[in-house]
Amino acid sequence: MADSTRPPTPPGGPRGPEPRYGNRPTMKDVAARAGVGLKTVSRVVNGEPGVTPDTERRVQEAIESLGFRRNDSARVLRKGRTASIGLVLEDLADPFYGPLSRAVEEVARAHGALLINGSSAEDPEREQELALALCARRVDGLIVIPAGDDHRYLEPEMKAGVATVFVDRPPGRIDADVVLSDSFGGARAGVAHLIAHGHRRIAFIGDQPRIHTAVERLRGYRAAMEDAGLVIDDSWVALGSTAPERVQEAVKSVLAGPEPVTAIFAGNNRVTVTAVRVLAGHDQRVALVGFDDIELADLLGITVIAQDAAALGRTAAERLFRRLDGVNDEPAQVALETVLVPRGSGEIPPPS
Amino acid sequence: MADSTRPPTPPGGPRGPEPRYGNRPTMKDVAARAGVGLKTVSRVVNGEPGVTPDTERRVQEAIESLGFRRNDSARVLRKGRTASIGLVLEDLADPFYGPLSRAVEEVARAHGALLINGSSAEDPEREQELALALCARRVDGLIVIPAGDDHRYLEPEMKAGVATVFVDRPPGRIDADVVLSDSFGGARAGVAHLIAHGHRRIAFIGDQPRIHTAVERLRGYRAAMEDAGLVIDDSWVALGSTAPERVQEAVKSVLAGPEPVTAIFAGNNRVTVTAVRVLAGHDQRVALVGFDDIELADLLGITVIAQDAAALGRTAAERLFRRLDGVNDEPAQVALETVLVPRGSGEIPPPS
DNA sequence: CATTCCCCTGACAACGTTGTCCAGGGCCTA
DNA sequence: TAGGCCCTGGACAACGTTGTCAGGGGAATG
Repeated sequence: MADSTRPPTPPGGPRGPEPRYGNRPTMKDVAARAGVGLKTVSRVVNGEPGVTPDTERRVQEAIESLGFRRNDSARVLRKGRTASIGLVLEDLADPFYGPLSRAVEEVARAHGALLINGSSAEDPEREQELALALCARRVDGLIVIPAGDDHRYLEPEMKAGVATVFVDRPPGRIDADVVLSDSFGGARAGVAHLIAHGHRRIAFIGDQPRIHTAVERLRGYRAAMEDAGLVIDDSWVALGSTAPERVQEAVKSVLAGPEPVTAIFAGNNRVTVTAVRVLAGHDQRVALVGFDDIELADLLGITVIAQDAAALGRTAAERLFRRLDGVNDEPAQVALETVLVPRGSGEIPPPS
Repeated sequence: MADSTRPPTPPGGPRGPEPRYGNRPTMKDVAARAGVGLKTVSRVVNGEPGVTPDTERRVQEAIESLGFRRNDSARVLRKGRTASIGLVLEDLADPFYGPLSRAVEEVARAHGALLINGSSAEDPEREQELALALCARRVDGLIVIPAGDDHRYLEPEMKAGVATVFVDRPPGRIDADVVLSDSFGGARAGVAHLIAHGHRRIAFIGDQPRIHTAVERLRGYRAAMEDAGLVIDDSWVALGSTAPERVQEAVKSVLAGPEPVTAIFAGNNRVTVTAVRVLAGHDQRVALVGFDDIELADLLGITVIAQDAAALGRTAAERLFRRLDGVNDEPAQVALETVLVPRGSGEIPPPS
């Protein structure tokens, strides 16, 4: 049946892309089914006033029988807000970041927003890639745990209105909100604790010097030593990857030689864990204080400088939403206190 | 200059919503700046062929000077695919789910997709809310760690083309892919291990009976006991919340009375942690085997049935992407083996 | 009974992108 | 030199939703 009634294929007639969402029903379909207008469906879906109970019921029925679900992509496109925020962190599998992420999620949820998080794996390039991908998705705000030390790439985004807060480490080369733990003060207190228990030769084993917290903690260590008038031997300090093999080597190294250290300050949770393992196989008792608390550390008697990961996340998220709510003061830096938790390993005296 | 040339405000003239994205530049702006057509910009942005190097350079310059970033919402709307998958889990802060989520993320990344994950907090309603919110964002696929036991609410979504895989626990009342650990076999092996070391009175402390893995592990416990011809006293079995206080009470209860148990099987990582804490303060040595491995368990000498959380996540994600790539076989159930890791606590003999 | 007002509903454009098609110009071939 | 082809670039519609506005009908009021 060659019909001349069918429109003769419009001039620049697009056909649309292929896959579609398995042909999901749209508001238009719902409207047709319910015998109402498109906008009425929109009103029902969004709970807007001005719809007769009877009409609403018909629309609801159509929605259910078709299995309709609003397409948020279209909604976002139209409204300009995604009600979602992004979180770029280092590694979700790290027991430090899990609680932090969860805390952010809870705050987001309280504000009706969804959290999208991604792991940078401590790779600056991947951090940037992720952060920009989140911006392309038009997250309303961004929380970043920096892996890199240059965040100018975020400037256009921030100028375009993406609220941004940095956590755990400050941003590089830009001015922005940042929430962090007092790494310097915590490390200083931890090392002072060891000194107070009689130690004079204390090692510091930490993360790569590229990482701000690692540097700050080292600075705290140096300050505490200096406060006590102690001179640091370069061989006591090891900065680098926190991979178990390297840390193991570093611990063994500071314990070797004619004048081994009598105490170790571990720069973060991963270093602490490996250090504990090595020390467990060591014949001499060595004091240890670690930065970051660890599960079961109480049973193992590990003295730590505890920081509150959840509080970091919560504080950052609250700051972010304050900005999203229109508060527009100067970028500020918030430092959260750390707590020294003595459990035994930090109170071991040096061998007499 | 009152100009009559300006269109006299179109009849039903919409003004558009207010906030917008802080007035971000669009492809149209870039095109105007570069003096090219809209589609040419699109071509450059997407690396499509058919653009002169010179034109491309001009467009790139315009993009950079304007700080343009493609709006993925619009792209998604047009293309029908979001290149993102959703993961609904119980709690990101739980050290079991962190690695699982991370493994899923890596697989997604390898497929060029973004992962959006949310915590259900073990609340069925919240699980549904989250899963449906992800569907509204039109994730291409969904990985769910069930909190509830009825997932029929996902049927319309699956029919509409959302690939769905369940992990760690099977879905309720629908047929779908599922990847889980062998809870039954693992628990049975763990309890058999205790029996082999001479125990006859063994307690089981687990999660709520609403949760599939809890039931399976209990079943494994019963099977092992039956295999050995041992009769279980009801007072040895405690199922309920894994909140520390409750577990603490349960442990104390099975250790009290004239005929206390001599060994405990802990149903998951949280139970194990609390049990270890309680046993550390107990005067009698009590054997313990826990389901799930725990960080530092090696140092504490805790015998566990280890399951590989990362492998669970990886397997599920791979299955998901196979479906997204068009493979369309029957829903299947995959069970991953567990491993008994003897470390001391499970080898403690009963008091003679 | 006429008029006013309000409530409910629907038509329409626009959000920013991509797929399709067409136009124009340059180059090669006959 | 003319014809045809290929390559580049642009116009346009459409994805599914929401904001704006106008129209119709019923109730309330004069």
